[in-house]
Amino acid sequence: MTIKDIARECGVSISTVSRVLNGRPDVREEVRQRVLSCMQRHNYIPNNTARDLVKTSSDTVGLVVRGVSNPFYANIIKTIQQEIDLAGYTLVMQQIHSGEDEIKCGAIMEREKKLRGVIFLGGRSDYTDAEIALVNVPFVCCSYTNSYGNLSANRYSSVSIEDEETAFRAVEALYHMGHRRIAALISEKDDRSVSELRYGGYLRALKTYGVEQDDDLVVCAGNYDMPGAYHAVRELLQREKEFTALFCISDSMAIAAMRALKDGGVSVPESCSVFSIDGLEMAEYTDPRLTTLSQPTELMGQESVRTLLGLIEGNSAHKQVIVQAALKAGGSVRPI
Amino acid sequence: MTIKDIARECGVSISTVSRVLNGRPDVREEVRQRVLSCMQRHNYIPNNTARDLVKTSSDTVGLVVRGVSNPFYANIIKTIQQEIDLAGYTLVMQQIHSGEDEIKCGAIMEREKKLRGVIFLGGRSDYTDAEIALVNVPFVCCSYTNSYGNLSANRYSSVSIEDEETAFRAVEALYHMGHRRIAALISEKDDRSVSELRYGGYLRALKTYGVEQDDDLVVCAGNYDMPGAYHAVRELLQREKEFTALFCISDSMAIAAMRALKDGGVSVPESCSVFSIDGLEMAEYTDPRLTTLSQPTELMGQESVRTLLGLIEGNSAHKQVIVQAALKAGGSVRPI
DNA sequence: GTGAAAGCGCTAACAT
DNA sequence: ATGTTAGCGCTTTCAC
Repeated sequence: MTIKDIARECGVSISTVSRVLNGRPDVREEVRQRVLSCMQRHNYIPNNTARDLVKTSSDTVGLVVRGVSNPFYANIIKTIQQEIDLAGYTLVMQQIHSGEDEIKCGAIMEREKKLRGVIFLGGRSDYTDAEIALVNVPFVCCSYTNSYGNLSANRYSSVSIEDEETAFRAVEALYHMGHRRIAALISEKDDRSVSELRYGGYLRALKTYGVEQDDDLVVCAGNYDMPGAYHAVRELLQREKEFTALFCISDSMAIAAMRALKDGGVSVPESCSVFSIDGLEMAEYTDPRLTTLSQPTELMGQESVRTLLGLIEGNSAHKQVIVQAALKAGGSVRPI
Repeated sequence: MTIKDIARECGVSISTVSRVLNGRPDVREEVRQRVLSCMQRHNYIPNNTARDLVKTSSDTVGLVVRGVSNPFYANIIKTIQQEIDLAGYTLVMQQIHSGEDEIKCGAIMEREKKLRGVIFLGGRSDYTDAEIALVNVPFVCCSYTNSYGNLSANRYSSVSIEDEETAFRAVEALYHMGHRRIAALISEKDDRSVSELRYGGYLRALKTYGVEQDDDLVVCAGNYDMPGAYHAVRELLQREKEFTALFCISDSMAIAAMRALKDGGVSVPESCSVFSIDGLEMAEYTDPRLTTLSQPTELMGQESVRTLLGLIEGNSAHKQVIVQAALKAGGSVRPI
């Protein structure tokens, strides 16, 4: 069933059907009804692929989400969707696997859907100028920024917390509560990503407060998932090094860490405090509740859209928006 | 940058560029290199929209996932992707919000991408014949089946656990452990979905074992999320009715329920056992670990693909595959 | 081996 | 108010 079939059956031209399809006023009511009912009868579905092809512009914004079903993104996505709707634009979302290249995906969508802009949710922090040249419309990086790339500040936009500083604050808080032997659960020391940034904050906090850094208190899970975190912490316990607190680079890793600690006979927070970063919904339901520096997901979604639309509508320049993580106090830490 | 631009710049025809693009052998090597380097230089990205439009067939299968970032789907999606790759097909995934219509989405994709088949992950259980007529290629429902619809068994395929029976088994297990006052946390009693099915199994188990059903022990959260489940259980506690076990229709609700119980001064499993269904990864990290009847996600992904390909390749008929949930024993239940 | 031409389903001038 | 025509970017016969 194509527009042609409908036209033939209704005894009108393709253009007339197209007009009906697009709700144009210049069609006789009688004809409109005839066409409409014919479409209904045949379950006609217009081919967006063809529409996109011929269209030269749109009011569409793309959202490329890296990492399938990451619970941390759920609320950001919801907010972005709402804000885009509110602004009268249309959102098309594309999820890609962690292995895929978000820039390329954005570039493809830009051409195919005639996007006005793109929001990248989760992505690499080391773009080069050559790479982003692929995308010819404004874009903003949400939840990460170009920490390891060589992009100049006036070439891209982003909305994110300061990972290094946030980690610093978490470890600092542990210090102020009397902790001196503070272990760290990270993904990798130099993954050029959030793990490295937050690990950097951990190191700086120790240094700032004159706490001797002990490599035996740092465990690398090698990834960001829960089984990895669990095993890493079990291994940490094997080392039989004393520590009174564990700083985790993410909530999901912290949840697995708490389980590993308990399985290893270490009670939280009595024998070990656990402090992390993110603010996952799930962290409010663990026992004990997780103490975490929570990312303001709603604000991040709003700022991302606001920044992108400012860029699209030409009334603002590139900027890197920094938002503040807020303490969500659970029961996983205690002063000693 | 279009194929035309490349052709002009290389001094060849569009057809030749198209041949290079599609890796055809009938292009002089020298020309191929020239075209290839020209594409590279200009960051040329072929327009899939245009390719799809002209193409009459494909080896593509669609995956429509209902509910953005549902952690339960993560492993199923991964498995489906792998199996489709293995079979030499291509997978295109589309996530839709719970409010959207998956059948329509599948129908659109079918036409635009010339799909050979569709897998629906999560969806309504009440399709009608008229509805599914929209989709003209084979499809299989993964993780749900047509419990409330009027589809005849030879018109659709599905892969799912038996929700009613699984709930029955969970409640039966609690009964055998000595529990008689068994509460239930559900979404709604008649949502024509998984909540109603599992609630039915709960009721049947009580009846089978001659346990008097008490409506005061049933709480409806109204939705499937954690805040809803948490408040529902807090409300249950307010009723001051005695119960020694709580059956939850999903793991995520059970996790919130455990938190609510503890906050209400009820320890799990000492004062109340908690039993649920799903097998979320997170359920292995709670304290206590959740005892649940786990859906075999890997098998479900495999069976979905196997069934779909059987349908596509014409060597098998529609079937409703039933898979068994397996007990994952945590520490959230105890005999009394 | 390469090019010319038709056409995928649709929109958007431009006529009438 | 409606039809005719060109063309979006690409693939695919069919010639040469």
